[in-house]
Amino acid sequence: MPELPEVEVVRLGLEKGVAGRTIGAVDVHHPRAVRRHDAGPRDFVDLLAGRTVVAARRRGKYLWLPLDSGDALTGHLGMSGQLLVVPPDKPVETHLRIRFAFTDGGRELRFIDQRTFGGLLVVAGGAELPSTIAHIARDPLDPEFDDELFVSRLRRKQSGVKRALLDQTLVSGIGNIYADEALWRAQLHGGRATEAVTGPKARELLGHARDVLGESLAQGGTSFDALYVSTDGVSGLFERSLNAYGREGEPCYRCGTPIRREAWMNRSSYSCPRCQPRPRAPR
DNA sequence: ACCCACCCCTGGGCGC
DNA sequence: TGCGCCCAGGGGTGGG
Repeated sequence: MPELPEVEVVRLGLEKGVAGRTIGAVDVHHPRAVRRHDAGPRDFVDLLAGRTVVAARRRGKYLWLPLDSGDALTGHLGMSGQLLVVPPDKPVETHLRIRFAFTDGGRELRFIDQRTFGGLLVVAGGAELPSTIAHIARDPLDPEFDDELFVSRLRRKQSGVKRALLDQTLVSGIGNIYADEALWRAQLHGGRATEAVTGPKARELLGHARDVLGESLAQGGTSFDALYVSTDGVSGLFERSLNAYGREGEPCYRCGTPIRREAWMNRSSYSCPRCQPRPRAPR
């Protein structure tokens, strides 16, 4: 899925829907969904049954549920993962990968993932911050995010600005949509060299990224289709507020020039040809 | 120590 | 209808 706003919506749903509850039976329907759990599906299940979920936390696009054992049920939604909290008798979804029942017999947790890029694992002693995601930077909405550290690290990089925004070890939570949106607001082409971005411009860009993430979160995130939904299956409404992403050929809201789409790293970038001129040597 | 190309998947939409 | 492409909010890995 999902970038920060969409993942945060899921975290809020997990906090409301599973925190404080004790896990019962766990069924792994597809081994690929737990491929990051090195000890295998059996071990994964054994570490969870009978454990109580203490909270729901997030770092960037990663989620984890600290358990009363001190371990953490950790996961990433990949491109198409969903975590739904649903009545146990709800018919099974086509791409159901893992199913978690709870001892209270109430709603169960289901991990559904069409493309199987996502996955879950149990990290030993990971309640505070799972070791597997210790390399992920804080996100711009995190009160402990260090703006000046971001600015200096960005400017020390030898790369393109959009690549830097997508580097989860520099700043987390930003993906293809919100990178393009932040760049549009900053009137910067994503191929601009990081080392040529001035301090003030880097701060401005960070501010725009923070704004767009926050505004999207307030709208429940961006949902082009039913793949990106909350734990209750509800879609977000931020698509209507996008200025660049997915708007190829439509007029720029600032200057009226048709938004362009460029092939970029086996994906797409959307920008305004006039407000965001391409540098001589894009990166 | 960095940066980047490649790989992992399924399904929907399109042109032929 | 069907086939083959292209496309899609992800990250990890390994080579240069």
